[in-house]
Amino acid sequence: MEKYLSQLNDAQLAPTLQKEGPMIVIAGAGSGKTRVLTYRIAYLMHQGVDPFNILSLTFTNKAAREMKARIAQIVGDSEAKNLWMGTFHSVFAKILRIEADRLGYPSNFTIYDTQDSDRLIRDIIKQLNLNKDIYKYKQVRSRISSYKNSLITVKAYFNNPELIEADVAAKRPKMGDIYKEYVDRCFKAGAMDFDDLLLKTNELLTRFPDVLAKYQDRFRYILVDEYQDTNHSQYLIVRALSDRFQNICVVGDDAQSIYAFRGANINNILNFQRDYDDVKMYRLEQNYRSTKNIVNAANSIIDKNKTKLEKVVWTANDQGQKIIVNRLLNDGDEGRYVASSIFENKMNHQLSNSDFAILYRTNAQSRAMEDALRKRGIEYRIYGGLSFYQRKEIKDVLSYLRLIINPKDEEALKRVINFPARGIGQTTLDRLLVAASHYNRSIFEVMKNIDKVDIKINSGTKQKLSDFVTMIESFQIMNETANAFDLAEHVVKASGLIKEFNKDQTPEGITRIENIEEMLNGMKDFVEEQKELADTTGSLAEFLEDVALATDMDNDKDDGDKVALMTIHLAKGLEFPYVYIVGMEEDLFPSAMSMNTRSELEEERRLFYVALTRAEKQAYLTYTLSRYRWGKLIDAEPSRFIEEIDDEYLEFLKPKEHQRANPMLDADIFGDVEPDKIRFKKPKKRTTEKKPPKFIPPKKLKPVSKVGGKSDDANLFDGKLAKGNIVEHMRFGKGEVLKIEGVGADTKAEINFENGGVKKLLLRFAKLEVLG
DNA sequence: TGTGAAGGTATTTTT
DNA sequence: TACCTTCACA
Repeated sequence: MEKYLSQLNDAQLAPTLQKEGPMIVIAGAGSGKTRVLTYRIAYLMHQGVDPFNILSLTFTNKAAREMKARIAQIVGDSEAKNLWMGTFHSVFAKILRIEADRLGYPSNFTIYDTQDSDRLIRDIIKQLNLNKDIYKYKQVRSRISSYKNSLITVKAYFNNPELIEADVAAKRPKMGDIYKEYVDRCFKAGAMDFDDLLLKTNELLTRFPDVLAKYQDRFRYILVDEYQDTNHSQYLIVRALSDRFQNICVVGDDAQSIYAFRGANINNILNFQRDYDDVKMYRLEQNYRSTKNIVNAANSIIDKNKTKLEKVVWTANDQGQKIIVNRLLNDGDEGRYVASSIFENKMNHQLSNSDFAILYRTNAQSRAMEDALRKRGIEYRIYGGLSFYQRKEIKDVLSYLRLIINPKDEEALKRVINFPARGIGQTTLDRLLVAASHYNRSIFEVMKNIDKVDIKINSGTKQKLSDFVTMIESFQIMNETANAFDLAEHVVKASGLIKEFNKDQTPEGITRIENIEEMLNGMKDFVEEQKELADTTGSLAEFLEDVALATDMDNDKDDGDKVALMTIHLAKGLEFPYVYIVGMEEDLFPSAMSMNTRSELEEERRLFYVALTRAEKQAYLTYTLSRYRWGKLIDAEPSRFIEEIDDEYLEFLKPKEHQRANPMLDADIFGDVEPDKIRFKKPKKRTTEKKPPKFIPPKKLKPVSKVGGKSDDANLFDGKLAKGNIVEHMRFGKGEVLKIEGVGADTKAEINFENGGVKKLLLRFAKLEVLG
């Protein structure tokens, strides 16, 4: 043990060695928090704490697995195996299955994913005869999700006039009805959505003191990673469980809170000290990951945020290279630049593909990157996006499997009852739904008793329904003896799925078959793996649980040396020597959807902070002049976040002349990246004062005539702005142009602003509106 | 009830 | 662009 502890610095050692009591570790990016968590758990066990009494909540199941493996190295396999470790959702799903009957749920309840929820919500909106343009299912879903994450049950909703009024004011008076129907239907289907896993856990712990006591006693030591991303529901679970022993250790970084959109509450970390007595607070501020340039640049960004805990991240690492900023013509151009830059870097520095990551704000941006990498013959792997288990063919197979475990599962049933087509159409399904609602039974139960119920379905169709029931029941019988793989293999054949997909011999159709095969292989691996573990059996139910709660990071097969492509959200917690952050444009990053309030904008800024701090040696920022969005080429302008980094950490690549001339000549920009030749030094540092002026949230984000950013003139402001012009700046207000200096991309204007005084602004970034 | 074509609409991030 | 719903017709 000493050997391991000696790897820690003093700041890391203190929290590692504190065995008891509430504690919070504020860990800056790259400061070794995972190491602290890992060693702390190992140390607890070393001190005689039973691993059964330790609960460690992580952000992904992969993180849990890796941490467990590391702990196993220190304290031994057999001990580490008994730790409770995983995401909130997966840990509490396990507990809910054990305690399900308390809540009136079957222990084999289905977990609905977002797709399932959406389909159900759309169904309900239709069924209630509501206008689907007013009740957009995505909005309804997110509304319901936020009720649940705030522990507002249907009952609580109807008891709360404020909530009802808010929805009425939002022109959605029927929200409560939809919510109620949604909850009822989920319950009847024996299904929980993601939010239910937390909500029902809270219900369980509140309503049943003996259950609470049992788990309090069990989880005597609780650790929570990424505490800044917990929502209210998760917060309450942690509070309840830790209440008795108060051995609670939370780790996080408020600067990296990026999940407010799904209910994460940054106050959980900001207020932790108020929630427990005698909280010990530790700070990890030394960054071991990145160069000075990157750390300092990141600090200069996060400084712009108002809501934060004070902390100074620093590093003893080398100064490193400046962050390279490059402007490209369009997204294709951007992809080619990134691909060729990666190629050059690999050649010049003997690097492998896995040293590189390309990060973007939205999944849609991956395409241009993929195309370019493929053309250059660089292997890559995309994380996230439409995940494997969300694909149509996979969901079809899974739906059959889900139905075997839980025949009440309505969404699964609706999906496969007529796929492959077996003559059970919409009309029949509608009648079944009505009957199910009338008898207050599941559709499957109605089908099973089709001869006894009063329903207008002709005998031919009745036969088809009972054939379907018989098929599912035969699968259920097989499930009692067969393992998950054998059963699934049988199901895809017997259901006719394989035959159906085989009809389609287009490349897409062939891919579908391959995907199904891949899934079956995955199940085989799963069964083999589970055989080796004592407490599991490799059953179908366990497989489905794994699949339902897999995070995008979990499906990580280490399959060789590849460049990583992912959204910034997914990149949290990872690090790469070389990081390209692409699409640094207004309306994309920060996203147009996130500029309405100050707090949303601050979250975008934290997201940028996260992105930048993934880089160890070198970071690149790229933006384009125009980009394809919703099928059209639209103009773009550089992100305000570029402007927010202190210039001393940036190096702008010289715009290439031929880019302006003709995009068609630009098909090949290889060889652009000879750093010494191309980069140029900025003549001067920014002369404006250090403190940025107060930020006023912009009301209207799109001034009518903006100078700059228009793609027809790659040289941006040149010639458009002259001494004496009156301009308006989003933050500084109106001002008069005093002087223009510099040329090309480096052109600056000295402007005397009404509020803010004289500023020198880089015209390529400043968002100015010319008034006269 | 099933199929295919046409048209409409959405793109923020995810357990 | 790409998916998904809707509509028309067999």
